[in-house]
Amino acid sequence: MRGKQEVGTRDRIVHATSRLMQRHGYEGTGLKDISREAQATLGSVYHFFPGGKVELAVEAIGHGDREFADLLRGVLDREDDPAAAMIACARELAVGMRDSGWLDGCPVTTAALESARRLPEVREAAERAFVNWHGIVRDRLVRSGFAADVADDLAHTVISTFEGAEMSAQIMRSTTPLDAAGTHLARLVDSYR
Amino acid sequence: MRGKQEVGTRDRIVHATSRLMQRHGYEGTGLKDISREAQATLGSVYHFFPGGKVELAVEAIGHGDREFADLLRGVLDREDDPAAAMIACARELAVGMRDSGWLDGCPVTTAALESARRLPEVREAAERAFVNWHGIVRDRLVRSGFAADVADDLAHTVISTFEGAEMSAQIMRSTTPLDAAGTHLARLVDSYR
DNA sequence: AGATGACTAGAACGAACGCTCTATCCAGTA
DNA sequence: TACTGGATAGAGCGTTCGTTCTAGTCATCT
Repeated sequence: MRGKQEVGTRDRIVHATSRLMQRHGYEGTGLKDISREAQATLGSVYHFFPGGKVELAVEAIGHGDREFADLLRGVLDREDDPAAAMIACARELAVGMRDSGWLDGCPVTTAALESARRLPEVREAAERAFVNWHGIVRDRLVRSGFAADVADDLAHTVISTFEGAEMSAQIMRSTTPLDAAGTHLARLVDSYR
Repeated sequence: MRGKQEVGTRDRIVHATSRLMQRHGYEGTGLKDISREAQATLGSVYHFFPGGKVELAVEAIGHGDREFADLLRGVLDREDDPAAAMIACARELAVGMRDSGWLDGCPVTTAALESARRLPEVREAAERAFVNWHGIVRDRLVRSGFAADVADDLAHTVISTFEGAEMSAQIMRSTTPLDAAGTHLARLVDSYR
């Protein structure tokens, strides 16, 4: 099975859930919206995800985690200078944000924030994503010669600032916060050399 | 009217809406939750807010706007040195976050992110909040002698970083991101002097 | 005393929610 | 050909949603 269709039903469901929850959050995304968007029936959704909406959300956040991690790794590996990498990363985020009509922000936070209290599994999935991203940035800085503790702290601020700037950009419908974030993170990183 | 009760019904409703939407988002907050939390009946809610849930959300975001603006102004005015003010601000946010059991993040973003697309009025209210906060930080920096354009850019990153760090702290249940944000924003601000 | 208007109270509406259920389809195997 | 089990299909469950509506309370003013 599988293989007959270009993308399997299960993958289509996860992808649709991720995209919808990125835009409308956990509570704002209905299972019928998901099945429609994924071109699958409700029966299929519950066949693949017997845990229902919560299991679906955890899976979708994992998908968003991998998505952003790939973008992050791609940019960080492409640039030789870590400071230049900050600017390149901000620019990449700005382009994606503008091209989506200010719709697609962080694929994790929107769903995670509102359910952090009520659904521990969702919060934990989001935490895994943040830890993953932090590790990617930290390792990149260490590889560039930064001391371990400096790199660890810096990586926290890099992730925080990109997350916050993406949020600001989305709400203000402007790339200015992301542009500023790139410039300032580059300057900050450079100040430790 | 008013005055007989310590806090008027209308204010109790706005306050309850703000707190609930801060924790559960727009879609995750029901009008019955609000009326229960505010100790008011559904009739009272619609009496004061005939526009229903959307009008209520706009009002609640305005409330959160003023709340965070007060905190921001308070800390920035208390500290003489703008770099020290960054650290103090991060510390204040960290204390509030930890004391609420990692429940109370930014009073604006959770509700705004998920409804940015579907409810333009809600997004616009959130945008007003971001513009307001940005202006407070920028003016403070200008008063400390920073050039206007430098202060404007810096203020964007200050708001973005605090927002992102608060989000990270909430999801990771740790003040580490906020501590790092304070340290690095102080260093960044100092680097322009 | 009677009228007024701000405010409270909660029953009830249709729509949408997450989820369950049974029925059906269909490739692979014996 | 008959059987099996993964996958699809969608009607329908009970509940909750935002909202509307009518009735009632209670100071205040004429």
